[in-house]
Amino acid sequence: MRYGAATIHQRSPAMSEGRLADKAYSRIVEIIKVEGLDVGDRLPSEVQLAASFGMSRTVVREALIRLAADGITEARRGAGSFVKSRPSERLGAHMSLDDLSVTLGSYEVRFVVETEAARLAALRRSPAQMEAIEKAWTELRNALLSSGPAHIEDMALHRAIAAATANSAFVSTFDHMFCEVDRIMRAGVDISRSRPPEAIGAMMTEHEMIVEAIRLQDADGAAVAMRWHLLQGRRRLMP
Amino acid sequence: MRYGAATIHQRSPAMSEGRLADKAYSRIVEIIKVEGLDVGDRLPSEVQLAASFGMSRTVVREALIRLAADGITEARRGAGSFVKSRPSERLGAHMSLDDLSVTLGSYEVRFVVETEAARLAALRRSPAQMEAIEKAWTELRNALLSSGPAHIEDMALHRAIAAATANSAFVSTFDHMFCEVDRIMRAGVDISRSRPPEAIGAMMTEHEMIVEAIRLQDADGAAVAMRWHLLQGRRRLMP
DNA sequence: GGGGTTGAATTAGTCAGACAGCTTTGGCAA
DNA sequence: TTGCCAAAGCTGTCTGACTAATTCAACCCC
Repeated sequence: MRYGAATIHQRSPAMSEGRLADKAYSRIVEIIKVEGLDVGDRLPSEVQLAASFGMSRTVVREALIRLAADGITEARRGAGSFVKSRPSERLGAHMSLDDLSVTLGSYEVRFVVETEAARLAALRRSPAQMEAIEKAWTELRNALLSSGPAHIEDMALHRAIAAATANSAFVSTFDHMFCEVDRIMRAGVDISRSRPPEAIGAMMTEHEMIVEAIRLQDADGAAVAMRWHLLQGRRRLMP
Repeated sequence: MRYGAATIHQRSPAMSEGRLADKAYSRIVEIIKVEGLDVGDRLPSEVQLAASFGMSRTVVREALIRLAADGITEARRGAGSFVKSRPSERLGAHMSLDDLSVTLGSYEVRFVVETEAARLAALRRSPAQMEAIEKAWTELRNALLSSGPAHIEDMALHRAIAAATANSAFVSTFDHMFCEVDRIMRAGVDISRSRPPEAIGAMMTEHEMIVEAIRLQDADGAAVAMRWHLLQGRRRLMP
């Protein structure tokens, strides 16, 4: 937008945005949403995007690489970048039906898989595995308290619980389920931003109960706590 | 059924693709595995990797961006790129365990996933889905009666039931689980060969009960029948 | 006029070099 | 030994140029 008369490219003076590529990523997602681009539609070329963003082609390219890795766009050499699947809209409000149904569908599987995983983890967890769970829980708590995005730490805790079943099939299944969901979460708007403060307290309590039950080797308690947590999670997603 | 890196980064499964960055991606994964790099360890710098690969820093950088997007590595400005989670773990391949424990482990997951799938299938199956189940069941019955190998037809029936949940997450999870089992079936001993005649009758009855319950839309009946079937299946595998 | 060919324009992929800003490290001084 | 600072090393970003693939329209032959 800003193309000064001096024609000199201004080096960004510590915009505190961290990384320009993140900004470019968001702005391209924005373009897809605002412009109403559908699957198969073509994005502006890398040079056009770079010009309109006031950034170099390098950062736009990094953003496109990550968008492609997230399955949102697809680059065809000599042709351009194309929309492969639409990024999710704001959670709760305008999330596209596709992504919402995928997420809700995966919750149906998570209910049974993770509830059982929590049960088995309570029965079988080794001291080392318990330590890993405690560590993941501490990190999740810190992330929640700092009001930043926490879904990575959330996932890490659930994964540590799956690992404590001493059954790699649970970890494998867990990773498989989250391959999809994780992409949607990262592609869409940050969840934590639309997370009300009271939900943070609830999430902390829920996780605390799960970890405590596993700590006490209370199988049924862990299963119930996990089931409750997942139920609340789904409700937070779709009231 | 897919294996390997295709689970994470969804590029063409064909090796040695035209794009250099794909090669760089694979070679970095290789480095992590061969070098035995653990979580938190540092990778060689971008310049070093580029030099050792004989590529430009640009392509190495693209590979690292995608590795970061896949959650395998993490780049810290001024410090370097670090391993965030081991590729083999993210890929969900548990090759280290012996076949029996893998199979028994996958049964623990199947118990919960398939029991719930049968429940939901009984509740939601459309006429077309019921027809597909009946068809798969007929083929399984024929295969069992002819005393030939029947595990492919068996899997097809269970998959049709998963599809009848109207939730693609169940089908996806089912396919994922059977990646492992299928490998064992092909590599290990053929189950059908060591199957006594009386087991054939039992398997037919068990499947008949499941299909009948889904036909009658009896959710609890379907769940119980599936659970019983899986219990018997595990006992047949490990008396 | 119709159909196949060609070539120019457009675009992603790759390369090389440079600098800015952050982290780590090692040496020097108190 | 402890504390600090400068230098080295790293990623992030910018620039400009070249390569290879795609697209599309003008063109030529039939």
